[in-house]
Amino acid sequence: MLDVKMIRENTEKCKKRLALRGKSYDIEIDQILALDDKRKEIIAKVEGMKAQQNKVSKQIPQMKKAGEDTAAIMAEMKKLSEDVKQLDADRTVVEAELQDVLLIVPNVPADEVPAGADDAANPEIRRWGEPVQFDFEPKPHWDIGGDLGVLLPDVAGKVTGSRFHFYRGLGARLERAIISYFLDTHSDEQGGYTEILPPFIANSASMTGTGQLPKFSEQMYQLGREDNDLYLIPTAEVPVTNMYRDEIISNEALPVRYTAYSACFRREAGAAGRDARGLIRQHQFNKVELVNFAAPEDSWNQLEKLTNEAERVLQGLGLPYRVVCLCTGDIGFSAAFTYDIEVWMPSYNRYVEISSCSNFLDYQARRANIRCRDAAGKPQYAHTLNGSGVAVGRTVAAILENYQNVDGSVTIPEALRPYMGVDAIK
RNA sequence: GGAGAAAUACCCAAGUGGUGAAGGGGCUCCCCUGCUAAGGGAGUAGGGCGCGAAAGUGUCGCGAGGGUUCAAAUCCCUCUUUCUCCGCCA
Repeated sequence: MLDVKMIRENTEKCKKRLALRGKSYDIEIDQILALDDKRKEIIAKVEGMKAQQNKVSKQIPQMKKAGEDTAAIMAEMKKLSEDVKQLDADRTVVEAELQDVLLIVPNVPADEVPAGADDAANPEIRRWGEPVQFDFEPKPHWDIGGDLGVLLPDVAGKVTGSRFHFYRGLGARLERAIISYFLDTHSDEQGGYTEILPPFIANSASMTGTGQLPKFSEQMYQLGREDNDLYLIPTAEVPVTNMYRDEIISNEALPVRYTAYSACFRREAGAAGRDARGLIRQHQFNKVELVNFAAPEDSWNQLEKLTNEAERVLQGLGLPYRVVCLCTGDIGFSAAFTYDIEVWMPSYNRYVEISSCSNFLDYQARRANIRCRDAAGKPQYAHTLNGSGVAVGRTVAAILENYQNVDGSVTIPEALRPYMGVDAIK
Protein backbone atom coordinates (compact mmCIF):
# COMPACT_ATOMS: atom_id res chain seq x y z
CA MET A 1 0.00 0.00 0.00
CA LEU A 2 1.02 3.55 -0.54
CA ASP A 3 2.56 5.84 2.04
CA VAL A 4 0.06 8.47 3.11
CA LYS A 5 2.89 10.96 3.63
CA MET A 6 4.07 10.33 0.08
CA ILE A 7 0.53 10.82 -1.22
CA ARG A 8 0.26 14.06 0.73
CA GLU A 9 3.49 15.42 -0.71
CA ASN A 10 2.89 14.23 -4.29
CA THR A 11 -0.86 14.26 -4.60
CA GLU A 12 -1.16 15.40 -8.20
CA LYS A 13 1.62 13.20 -9.48
CA CYS A 14 0.09 10.16 -7.76
CA LYS A 15 -3.26 10.81 -9.31
CA LYS A 16 -1.74 11.32 -12.73
CA ARG A 17 0.44 8.19 -12.67
CA LEU A 18 -2.31 6.01 -11.21
CA ALA A 19 -4.78 7.16 -13.85
CA LEU A 20 -2.40 5.83 -16.51
CA ARG A 21 -3.30 2.35 -15.31
CA GLY A 22 -6.58 2.93 -17.12
CA LYS A 23 -8.78 4.00 -14.22
CA SER A 24 -8.83 7.15 -12.14
CA TYR A 25 -8.10 6.88 -8.42
CA ASP A 26 -8.68 10.59 -7.69
CA ILE A 27 -11.64 9.84 -5.43
CA GLU A 28 -9.72 7.28 -3.40
CA ILE A 29 -6.71 9.58 -3.05
CA ASP A 30 -8.90 12.41 -1.80
CA GLN A 31 -10.61 10.03 0.62
CA ILE A 32 -7.28 8.89 1.97
CA LEU A 33 -6.17 12.43 2.71
CA ALA A 34 -9.49 13.37 4.31
CA LEU A 35 -9.57 10.25 6.49
CA ASP A 36 -5.98 10.79 7.57
CA ASP A 37 -6.79 14.36 8.59
CA LYS A 38 -9.71 13.11 10.61
CA ARG A 39 -7.55 10.44 12.18
CA LYS A 40 -4.93 12.94 13.32
CA GLU A 41 -7.60 15.22 14.73
CA ILE A 42 -9.04 12.42 16.86
CA ILE A 43 -5.59 11.32 18.04
CA ALA A 44 -4.65 14.80 19.19
CA LYS A 45 -7.86 15.04 21.18
CA VAL A 46 -7.93 11.58 22.73
CA GLU A 47 -4.27 11.46 23.69
CA GLY A 48 -4.58 14.66 25.66
CA MET A 49 -7.47 13.10 27.54
CA LYS A 50 -5.49 9.94 28.16
CA ALA A 51 -2.61 11.96 29.57
CA GLN A 52 -5.06 13.51 32.00
CA GLN A 53 -6.40 10.06 32.87
CA ASN A 54 -2.93 8.72 33.57
CA LYS A 55 -2.06 11.68 35.73
CA VAL A 56 -5.16 11.43 37.90
CA SER A 57 -4.93 7.64 38.16
CA LYS A 58 -1.60 8.08 39.87
CA GLN A 59 -3.03 10.60 42.30
CA ILE A 60 -5.98 8.51 43.41
CA PRO A 61 -4.02 5.94 45.44
CA GLN A 62 -2.07 8.76 47.11
CA MET A 63 -5.28 10.54 48.01
CA LYS A 64 -6.70 7.33 49.38
CA LYS A 65 -3.61 6.78 51.45
CA ALA A 66 -3.97 10.28 52.83
CA GLY A 67 -7.54 9.45 53.73
CA GLU A 68 -9.08 11.93 51.29
CA ASP A 69 -12.44 11.39 49.64
CA THR A 70 -12.02 10.30 46.02
CA ALA A 71 -15.65 9.84 45.10
CA ALA A 72 -15.99 13.14 43.26
CA ILE A 73 -12.81 12.78 41.26
CA MET A 74 -13.63 9.17 40.42
CA ALA A 75 -17.01 10.20 39.10
CA GLU A 76 -15.28 12.82 36.97
CA MET A 77 -12.85 10.23 35.69
CA LYS A 78 -15.66 7.91 34.83
CA LYS A 79 -17.09 10.53 32.53
CA LEU A 80 -13.67 11.13 30.98
CA SER A 81 -13.19 7.42 30.56
CA GLU A 82 -16.44 7.17 28.65
CA ASP A 83 -15.46 10.01 26.34
CA VAL A 84 -12.10 8.39 25.72
CA LYS A 85 -13.81 5.13 24.89
CA GLN A 86 -16.07 6.87 22.40
CA LEU A 87 -13.18 8.66 20.70
CA ASP A 88 -11.15 5.45 20.58
CA ALA A 89 -14.08 3.78 18.87
CA ASP A 90 -14.31 6.67 16.39
CA ARG A 91 -10.62 6.34 15.73
CA THR A 92 -10.92 2.60 15.09
CA VAL A 93 -13.66 3.24 12.56
CA VAL A 94 -11.71 5.98 10.77
CA GLU A 95 -8.54 3.92 10.68
CA ALA A 96 -10.42 0.91 9.31
CA GLU A 97 -11.96 3.10 6.62
CA LEU A 98 -8.56 4.52 5.77
CA GLN A 99 -7.07 1.05 5.61
CA ASP A 100 -9.89 -0.16 3.36
CA VAL A 101 -9.21 2.56 0.83
CA LEU A 102 -5.43 2.21 1.02
CA LEU A 103 -5.74 -1.52 0.30
CA ILE A 104 -7.62 -1.05 -2.97
CA VAL A 105 -5.31 1.58 -4.45
CA PRO A 106 -2.63 -0.04 -6.61
CA ASN A 107 1.03 0.86 -6.63
CA VAL A 108 2.06 4.01 -8.46
CA PRO A 109 3.90 3.00 -11.66
CA ALA A 110 7.53 4.06 -11.46
CA ASP A 111 8.62 7.02 -13.57
CA GLU A 112 10.38 4.67 -15.98
CA VAL A 113 7.18 2.76 -16.80
CA PRO A 114 6.01 3.81 -20.27
CA ALA A 115 2.45 5.06 -20.61
CA GLY A 116 0.20 2.74 -22.57
CA ALA A 117 -3.26 1.21 -22.59
CA ASP A 118 -2.49 -2.50 -22.87
CA ASP A 119 0.11 -5.09 -23.78
CA ALA A 120 0.34 -3.77 -27.33
CA ALA A 121 2.16 -0.77 -25.88
CA ASN A 122 4.82 -2.79 -24.04
CA PRO A 123 8.22 -1.88 -25.49
CA GLU A 124 10.61 -4.71 -26.30
CA ILE A 125 13.86 -4.44 -24.38
CA ARG A 126 15.88 -7.29 -25.89
CA ARG A 127 15.69 -10.62 -27.66
CA TRP A 128 17.63 -13.84 -27.26
CA GLY A 129 17.78 -16.66 -29.81
CA GLU A 130 16.03 -17.04 -33.10
CA PRO A 131 12.59 -18.63 -33.60
CA VAL A 132 13.04 -22.05 -35.18
CA GLN A 133 12.24 -22.34 -38.86
CA PHE A 134 10.48 -25.66 -39.44
CA ASP A 135 10.64 -27.33 -42.82
CA PHE A 136 7.34 -29.04 -41.99
CA GLU A 137 4.05 -27.91 -40.53
CA PRO A 138 4.67 -27.56 -36.78
CA LYS A 139 1.99 -28.84 -34.44
CA PRO A 140 0.67 -27.16 -31.27
CA HIS A 141 1.93 -28.72 -28.06
CA TRP A 142 -1.41 -30.29 -27.13
CA ASP A 143 -1.33 -32.31 -30.34
CA ILE A 144 2.33 -33.21 -29.92
CA GLY A 145 1.83 -34.27 -26.31
CA GLY A 146 -1.44 -36.01 -27.08
CA ASP A 147 0.01 -37.95 -30.02
CA LEU A 148 2.99 -39.02 -27.91
CA GLY A 149 0.71 -40.03 -25.04
CA VAL A 150 2.51 -37.79 -22.57
CA LEU A 151 -0.35 -35.30 -22.12
CA LEU A 152 -3.90 -36.48 -21.44
CA PRO A 153 -5.92 -33.31 -22.07
CA ASP A 154 -9.32 -35.01 -22.06
CA VAL A 155 -9.02 -37.01 -18.88
CA ALA A 156 -9.03 -34.06 -16.46
CA GLY A 157 -12.43 -32.96 -17.69
CA LYS A 158 -14.26 -35.67 -15.80
CA VAL A 159 -11.99 -35.60 -12.77
CA THR A 160 -11.91 -31.87 -12.15
CA GLY A 161 -13.20 -29.85 -15.10
CA SER A 162 -11.59 -27.75 -17.78
CA ARG A 163 -8.17 -26.13 -17.44
CA PHE A 164 -6.58 -29.06 -15.65
CA HIS A 165 -4.14 -31.53 -17.11
CA PHE A 166 -2.90 -35.02 -16.52
CA TYR A 167 0.69 -35.62 -17.57
CA ARG A 168 1.73 -39.20 -18.33
CA GLY A 169 5.03 -41.07 -18.56
CA LEU A 170 7.82 -38.92 -19.97
CA GLY A 171 5.45 -35.94 -19.93
CA ALA A 172 5.18 -36.15 -16.17
CA ARG A 173 8.88 -36.75 -15.98
CA LEU A 174 9.58 -33.70 -18.17
CA GLU A 175 7.58 -31.44 -15.84
CA ARG A 176 9.48 -32.83 -12.87
CA ALA A 177 12.83 -32.52 -14.67
CA ILE A 178 12.20 -28.87 -15.45
CA ILE A 179 11.32 -28.09 -11.84
CA SER A 180 14.58 -29.69 -10.69
CA TYR A 181 16.61 -28.00 -13.40
CA PHE A 182 15.23 -24.58 -12.49
CA LEU A 183 15.77 -25.04 -8.76
CA ASP A 184 19.26 -26.45 -9.24
CA THR A 185 20.24 -23.62 -11.55
CA HIS A 186 18.93 -20.88 -9.29
CA SER A 187 20.55 -22.50 -6.26
CA ASP A 188 23.95 -22.93 -7.88
CA GLU A 189 26.90 -20.69 -7.22
CA GLN A 190 25.99 -18.24 -9.94
CA GLY A 191 22.31 -18.06 -9.01
CA GLY A 192 22.88 -17.74 -5.30
CA TYR A 193 19.29 -18.41 -4.26
CA THR A 194 18.30 -20.50 -1.27
CA GLU A 195 15.63 -23.05 -1.99
CA ILE A 196 12.35 -22.91 -0.08
CA LEU A 197 9.53 -25.42 -0.25
CA PRO A 198 6.55 -23.48 1.11
CA PRO A 199 3.02 -24.47 2.06
CA PHE A 200 0.64 -24.24 -0.89
CA ILE A 201 -2.03 -22.72 1.34
CA ALA A 202 -1.97 -19.30 2.98
CA ASN A 203 -4.25 -17.25 5.21
CA SER A 204 -5.96 -13.97 4.39
CA ALA A 205 -3.38 -11.85 6.19
CA SER A 206 -0.72 -13.26 3.88
CA MET A 207 -2.91 -12.77 0.83
CA THR A 208 -3.44 -9.16 1.87
CA GLY A 209 0.26 -8.70 2.49
CA THR A 210 1.23 -9.43 -1.09
CA GLY A 211 -1.80 -7.73 -2.63
CA GLN A 212 -4.12 -10.58 -3.69
CA LEU A 213 -6.72 -9.50 -1.15
CA PRO A 214 -9.03 -7.71 -0.77
CA LYS A 215 -9.39 -6.88 -4.44
CA PHE A 216 -8.83 -10.17 -6.22
CA SER A 217 -10.59 -12.77 -4.10
CA GLU A 218 -12.55 -13.96 -7.15
CA GLN A 219 -9.26 -15.14 -8.66
CA MET A 220 -8.49 -17.49 -5.80
CA TYR A 221 -9.68 -20.81 -4.51
CA GLN A 222 -10.84 -20.39 -0.94
CA LEU A 223 -10.82 -23.47 1.22
CA GLY A 224 -13.57 -24.84 3.40
CA ARG A 225 -16.55 -23.06 4.79
CA GLU A 226 -17.20 -19.35 5.06
CA ASP A 227 -15.49 -19.11 8.41
CA ASN A 228 -12.34 -20.58 6.97
CA ASP A 229 -9.49 -18.18 6.40
CA LEU A 230 -7.38 -20.29 4.06
CA TYR A 231 -6.72 -20.02 0.34
CA LEU A 232 -4.80 -22.04 -2.21
CA ILE A 233 -1.82 -19.93 -3.22
CA PRO A 234 -1.82 -18.40 -6.71
CA THR A 235 1.98 -18.21 -6.59
CA ALA A 236 4.82 -19.08 -4.20
CA GLU A 237 5.36 -15.33 -3.94
CA VAL A 238 2.62 -15.31 -1.29
CA PRO A 239 4.03 -17.73 1.30
CA VAL A 240 7.67 -16.83 0.66
CA THR A 241 7.21 -13.06 0.85
CA ASN A 242 5.08 -13.46 3.96
CA MET A 243 7.83 -15.42 5.70
CA TYR A 244 9.07 -12.00 6.74
CA ARG A 245 5.73 -10.40 7.55
CA ASP A 246 6.03 -8.31 10.73
CA GLU A 247 9.78 -8.88 10.81
CA ILE A 248 12.80 -6.62 10.74
CA ILE A 249 15.41 -8.22 8.50
CA SER A 250 18.97 -7.59 9.67
CA ASN A 251 20.85 -5.62 7.06
CA GLU A 252 23.73 -8.09 6.91
CA ALA A 253 21.24 -10.63 5.58
CA LEU A 254 20.20 -8.43 2.65
CA PRO A 255 19.55 -9.08 -0.10
CA VAL A 256 17.59 -12.18 0.90
CA ARG A 257 17.16 -14.33 -2.19
CA TYR A 258 14.84 -17.33 -2.22
CA THR A 259 13.77 -19.67 -4.96
CA ALA A 260 10.68 -21.77 -4.41
CA TYR A 261 8.78 -24.37 -6.33
CA SER A 262 5.04 -24.52 -5.81
CA ALA A 263 1.89 -25.55 -7.51
CA CYS A 264 -0.17 -22.44 -8.25
CA PHE A 265 -3.95 -22.25 -8.23
CA ARG A 266 -5.90 -19.63 -10.14
CA ARG A 267 -9.56 -19.48 -10.97
CA GLU A 268 -8.91 -17.46 -14.13
CA ALA A 269 -12.26 -15.74 -13.73
CA GLY A 270 -12.90 -13.63 -16.80
CA ALA A 271 -10.55 -15.66 -18.97
CA ALA A 272 -13.31 -17.78 -20.53
CA GLY A 273 -12.28 -18.93 -23.97
CA ARG A 274 -8.73 -17.60 -23.73
CA ASP A 275 -6.05 -20.21 -24.32
CA ALA A 276 -8.70 -22.88 -23.94
CA ARG A 277 -6.46 -25.68 -25.17
CA GLY A 278 -3.13 -26.85 -23.91
CA LEU A 279 -0.97 -25.94 -20.98
CA ILE A 280 -0.86 -22.17 -21.33
CA ARG A 281 -3.67 -21.22 -18.97
CA GLN A 282 -4.44 -23.76 -16.27
CA HIS A 283 -6.27 -23.61 -12.95
CA GLN A 284 -3.36 -25.50 -11.44
CA PHE A 285 0.16 -25.16 -12.75
CA ASN A 286 3.68 -25.49 -11.47
CA LYS A 287 6.06 -22.61 -11.13
CA VAL A 288 9.49 -21.94 -9.71
CA GLU A 289 9.52 -18.50 -8.20
CA LEU A 290 12.33 -16.11 -7.32
CA VAL A 291 11.69 -13.85 -4.33
CA ASN A 292 13.95 -11.07 -3.23
CA PHE A 293 14.07 -8.80 -0.21
CA ALA A 294 16.37 -5.84 -0.78
CA ALA A 295 17.51 -2.62 0.83
CA PRO A 296 15.66 0.28 -0.81
CA GLU A 297 18.76 1.63 -2.51
CA ASP A 298 19.55 -1.79 -3.98
CA SER A 299 16.20 -2.91 -5.38
CA TRP A 300 16.58 -1.65 -8.95
CA ASN A 301 19.90 -3.40 -9.22
CA GLN A 302 18.30 -6.57 -7.82
CA LEU A 303 15.52 -6.40 -10.40
CA GLU A 304 18.06 -6.58 -13.23
CA LYS A 305 19.82 -9.51 -11.57
CA LEU A 306 16.58 -11.33 -10.91
CA THR A 307 15.42 -10.88 -14.51
CA ASN A 308 18.78 -12.14 -15.77
CA GLU A 309 18.42 -15.21 -13.54
CA ALA A 310 15.05 -16.00 -15.05
CA GLU A 311 16.52 -15.54 -18.52
CA ARG A 312 19.40 -17.83 -17.68
CA VAL A 313 17.21 -20.92 -17.37
CA LEU A 314 15.60 -20.25 -20.76
CA GLN A 315 19.03 -19.79 -22.29
CA GLY A 316 20.06 -23.08 -20.73
CA LEU A 317 17.12 -24.73 -22.47
CA GLY A 318 17.83 -23.00 -25.77
CA LEU A 319 14.37 -21.45 -25.92
CA PRO A 320 14.11 -18.18 -27.89
CA TYR A 321 12.61 -15.36 -25.89
CA ARG A 322 12.28 -11.62 -25.61
CA VAL A 323 12.04 -9.27 -22.66
CA VAL A 324 9.40 -6.56 -22.64
CA CYS A 325 8.69 -3.78 -20.20
CA LEU A 326 5.08 -3.64 -19.08
CA CYS A 327 3.38 -0.32 -19.74
CA THR A 328 1.17 1.50 -17.23
CA GLY A 329 -1.99 -0.19 -18.55
CA ASP A 330 -0.57 -3.71 -18.28
CA ILE A 331 1.44 -3.66 -15.06
CA GLY A 332 0.15 -5.66 -12.09
CA PHE A 333 -1.65 -4.21 -9.07
CA SER A 334 1.22 -4.26 -6.56
CA ALA A 335 4.12 -3.67 -8.94
CA ALA A 336 5.94 -0.41 -9.56
CA PHE A 337 7.85 -1.82 -12.53
CA THR A 338 7.72 -5.15 -14.37
CA TYR A 339 9.71 -6.95 -17.04
CA ASP A 340 7.89 -9.79 -18.74
CA ILE A 341 9.86 -12.54 -20.39
CA GLU A 342 8.07 -14.04 -23.34
CA VAL A 343 9.07 -17.35 -24.88
CA TRP A 344 8.65 -18.12 -28.56
CA MET A 345 5.62 -20.35 -29.06
CA PRO A 346 5.35 -21.68 -32.62
CA SER A 347 1.64 -22.57 -32.36
CA TYR A 348 0.81 -18.99 -31.41
CA ASN A 349 3.37 -17.70 -33.92
CA ARG A 350 4.38 -15.13 -31.34
CA TYR A 351 6.08 -14.70 -27.99
CA VAL A 352 4.03 -15.80 -24.97
CA GLU A 353 4.58 -14.68 -21.36
CA ILE A 354 6.55 -17.21 -19.33
CA SER A 355 7.89 -14.99 -16.55
CA SER A 356 7.06 -11.73 -14.86
CA CYS A 357 9.77 -9.96 -12.86
CA SER A 358 8.68 -7.06 -10.69
CA ASN A 359 9.95 -4.51 -8.27
CA PHE A 360 7.26 -3.68 -5.73
CA LEU A 361 9.38 -1.10 -3.95
CA ASP A 362 7.90 -0.76 -0.45
CA TYR A 363 4.31 -1.40 -1.54
CA GLN A 364 4.11 -5.00 -0.34
CA ALA A 365 6.48 -4.32 2.53
CA ARG A 366 4.15 -1.67 3.89
CA ARG A 367 1.17 -4.02 3.58
CA ALA A 368 3.04 -6.91 5.16
CA ASN A 369 5.16 -4.82 7.55
CA ILE A 370 8.49 -6.14 6.29
CA ARG A 371 11.36 -3.95 7.38
CA CYS A 372 15.11 -3.57 7.44
CA ARG A 373 17.16 -0.71 8.88
CA ASP A 374 18.49 2.49 7.38
CA ALA A 375 22.04 3.82 7.76
CA ALA A 376 21.16 5.31 11.14
CA GLY A 377 19.77 1.98 12.38
CA LYS A 378 16.16 3.13 12.24
CA PRO A 379 13.63 0.64 10.87
CA GLN A 380 12.46 1.32 7.35
CA TYR A 381 10.39 -0.67 4.91
CA ALA A 382 12.38 -3.10 2.81
CA HIS A 383 11.79 -3.49 -0.89
CA THR A 384 10.37 -6.73 -2.25
CA LEU A 385 10.80 -8.18 -5.70
CA ASN A 386 9.84 -11.37 -7.36
CA GLY A 387 9.86 -13.09 -10.68
CA SER A 388 8.87 -16.39 -12.17
CA GLY A 389 11.93 -18.46 -12.68
CA VAL A 390 9.95 -19.66 -14.66
CA ALA A 391 6.46 -21.09 -15.29
CA VAL A 392 6.89 -24.83 -15.68
CA GLY A 393 3.81 -25.84 -17.68
CA ARG A 394 4.49 -23.18 -20.27
CA THR A 395 8.08 -24.38 -20.44
CA VAL A 396 6.85 -27.89 -21.23
CA ALA A 397 4.65 -26.41 -23.94
CA ALA A 398 7.57 -24.39 -25.33
CA ILE A 399 9.90 -27.40 -25.36
CA LEU A 400 7.34 -29.64 -27.05
CA GLU A 401 6.75 -27.06 -29.74
CA ASN A 402 10.25 -25.69 -30.30
CA TYR A 403 11.95 -29.09 -30.15
CA GLN A 404 9.43 -31.06 -32.21
CA ASN A 405 10.63 -33.13 -35.14
CA VAL A 406 8.97 -34.06 -38.41
CA ASP A 407 8.33 -37.63 -37.18
CA GLY A 408 6.32 -36.34 -34.20
CA SER A 409 9.09 -36.93 -31.66
CA VAL A 410 10.51 -34.26 -29.40
CA THR A 411 14.20 -33.77 -28.75
CA ILE A 412 15.08 -33.18 -25.11
CA PRO A 413 17.27 -30.10 -24.55
CA GLU A 414 20.79 -30.96 -23.49
CA ALA A 415 20.40 -29.45 -20.02
CA LEU A 416 17.45 -31.68 -19.13
CA ARG A 417 18.92 -35.00 -20.26
CA PRO A 418 20.56 -35.77 -16.91
CA TYR A 419 17.13 -35.40 -15.33
CA MET A 420 15.21 -37.20 -18.10
CA GLY A 421 17.49 -40.14 -18.79
CA VAL A 422 16.51 -40.01 -22.46
CA ASP A 423 17.41 -37.63 -25.27
CA ALA A 424 14.03 -37.63 -26.96
CA ILE A 425 10.36 -38.39 -26.39
CA LYS A 426 9.23 -40.73 -29.14
C1' G B 1 -9.84 -34.16 17.37
C1' G B 2 -9.60 -34.50 23.25
C1' A B 3 -7.17 -33.04 28.10
C1' G B 4 -3.68 -30.06 30.66
C1' A B 5 0.17 -26.17 30.93
C1' A B 6 2.39 -21.91 29.09
C1' A B 7 3.34 -16.98 26.32
C1' U B 8 6.66 -10.48 30.10
C1' A B 9 12.91 -7.30 26.70
C1' C B 10 18.57 -10.45 23.14
C1' C B 11 18.16 -14.84 26.96
C1' C B 12 16.33 -16.57 31.86
C1' A B 13 12.77 -14.72 35.03
C1' A B 14 9.66 -12.00 39.33
C1' G B 15 5.28 -9.70 39.42
C1' U B 16 -3.09 -11.76 41.78
C1' G B 17 -5.92 -4.22 40.72
C1' G B 18 -2.78 1.48 42.34
C1' U B 19 3.02 6.51 42.03
C1' G B 20 8.61 4.86 37.11
C1' A B 21 7.10 -3.57 34.88
C1' A B 22 11.71 -6.52 40.12
C1' G B 23 16.16 -9.42 39.67
C1' G B 24 19.89 -12.12 36.94
C1' G B 25 22.64 -13.32 32.45
C1' G B 26 24.33 -11.08 28.09
C1' C B 27 25.67 -6.60 25.63
C1' U B 28 27.73 -1.23 25.65
C1' C B 29 30.56 2.42 28.24
C1' C B 30 33.54 3.75 32.51
C1' C B 31 36.71 2.65 36.98
C1' C B 32 40.23 -0.64 39.20
C1' U B 33 43.81 -4.33 38.33
C1' G B 34 50.91 -4.01 34.24
C1' C B 35 47.82 -8.92 30.52
C1' U B 36 43.85 -12.18 31.61
C1' A B 37 40.48 -13.62 35.22
C1' A B 38 38.00 -11.61 39.31
C1' G B 39 35.93 -6.91 41.25
C1' G B 40 33.28 -1.91 41.27
C1' G B 41 30.00 1.79 38.71
C1' A B 42 26.59 3.42 34.89
C1' G B 43 23.49 2.29 30.74
C1' U B 44 20.47 -1.22 28.16
C1' A B 45 11.74 -2.11 26.46
C1' G B 46 11.81 -2.60 21.14
C1' G B 47 8.45 -0.53 17.93
C1' G B 48 4.03 2.19 16.11
C1' C B 49 1.41 6.70 16.20
C1' G B 50 0.55 12.18 17.47
C1' C B 51 2.65 17.23 18.29
C1' G B 52 7.38 19.81 17.33
C1' A B 53 12.26 23.02 12.84
C1' A B 54 14.86 20.48 16.58
C1' A B 55 15.86 19.27 21.51
C1' G B 56 12.00 17.06 23.15
C1' U B 57 7.16 15.57 24.57
C1' G B 58 2.49 12.80 24.74
C1' U B 59 0.17 8.13 23.76
C1' C B 60 -0.13 2.84 22.97
C1' G B 61 2.94 -1.53 23.87
C1' C B 62 3.55 -7.84 29.24
C1' G B 63 1.21 -13.46 22.53
C1' A B 64 -3.41 -10.96 19.62
C1' G B 65 -8.30 -8.79 19.99
C1' G B 66 -12.38 -7.41 23.04
C1' G B 67 -14.61 -6.50 28.10
C1' U B 68 -14.97 -4.97 33.54
C1' U B 69 -12.83 -0.72 36.46
C1' C B 70 -11.42 5.99 38.21
C1' A B 71 -7.18 2.54 37.31
C1' A B 72 -5.43 -4.09 34.27
C1' A B 73 0.77 -7.74 33.04
C1' U B 74 -2.74 -8.87 37.12
C1' C B 75 -9.96 -10.07 36.81
C1' C B 76 -13.49 -11.88 32.58
C1' C B 77 -14.38 -13.46 27.26
C1' U B 78 -12.60 -14.88 22.32
C1' C B 79 -8.55 -16.22 19.36
C1' U B 80 -3.35 -17.64 18.02
C1' U B 81 1.05 -20.12 18.93
C1' U B 82 4.23 -23.42 21.77
C1' C B 83 4.94 -27.60 25.17
C1' U B 84 3.17 -32.40 27.54
C1' C B 85 -0.17 -36.49 27.28
C1' C B 86 -4.11 -39.18 24.56
C1' G B 87 -6.41 -40.35 19.78
C1' C B 88 -5.62 -40.55 14.48
C1' C B 89 -2.31 -40.55 10.44
C1' A B 90 1.69 -40.10 5.50
